[in-house]
Amino acid sequence: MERSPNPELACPVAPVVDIVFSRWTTPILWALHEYGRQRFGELERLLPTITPKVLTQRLRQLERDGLVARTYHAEMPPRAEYEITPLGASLGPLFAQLATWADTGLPEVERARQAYDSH
Amino acid sequence: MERSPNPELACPVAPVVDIVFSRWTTPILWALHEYGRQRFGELERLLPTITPKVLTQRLRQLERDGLVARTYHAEMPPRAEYEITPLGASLGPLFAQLATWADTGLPEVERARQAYDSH
DNA sequence: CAGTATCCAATCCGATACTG
DNA sequence: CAGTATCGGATTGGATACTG
Repeated sequence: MERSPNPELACPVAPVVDIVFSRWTTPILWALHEYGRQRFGELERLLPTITPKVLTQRLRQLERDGLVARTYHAEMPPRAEYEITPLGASLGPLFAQLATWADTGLPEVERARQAYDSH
Repeated sequence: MERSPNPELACPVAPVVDIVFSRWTTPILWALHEYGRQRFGELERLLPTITPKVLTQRLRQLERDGLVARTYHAEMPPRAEYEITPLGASLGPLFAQLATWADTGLPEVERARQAYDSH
């Protein structure tokens, strides 16, 4: 059994992190999963602190990675709709387990931080 | 049933992401989980591209969050050892599921990217 | 050995203004 | 409406050198 010299590459989690857990991606995926197909402006309202520039960047990345699908209607005014793809939806159980861990894990992290900071 | 106006905050995944999936944290946790307790220099060798400054930063953060434990021996030369805590180890099943998703998900992402880039 | 200190480059990100 | 263009500040991260 040979050991890889580089767990950064060997770590099977690392490549997924870049795709799924970069900034803003989980709130966007969550919003599309919870509330269904949304227009650009609706997403802006659902994520009040994101700017249109960053929202566009993240949506393009998610679209390129196949997690979100964009449909554009060249009407006047124009209409763009975003929805989660089957591949994106396949992350559902993962997110659910993450939320489950958060129930007990986050309070423990909070306690650890307070213990650490008081020294 | 009231809807939260801000999925960034409502998204139960978001708070965990900051703790567990910030840069370098998963390779570090993975290394400690796979190879057990490691000294600072051993971790440096396992993660060849990380610099000591950044490794220290991430280890301090993980220690503060209670995911990693540090034991320091003031010998000459000094010795510092890092190991995963029970809380850190409780992420194991999550990482496993993440790795499972990667098996089928990453190739699909790759195909989606090639399709996207060819337009 | 196990870090710190310092400097610098790249990136990100928000604010703002503008367009088809 | 659904973005794009531009600018500037802040954060991050690598390279390098140094210390108890």
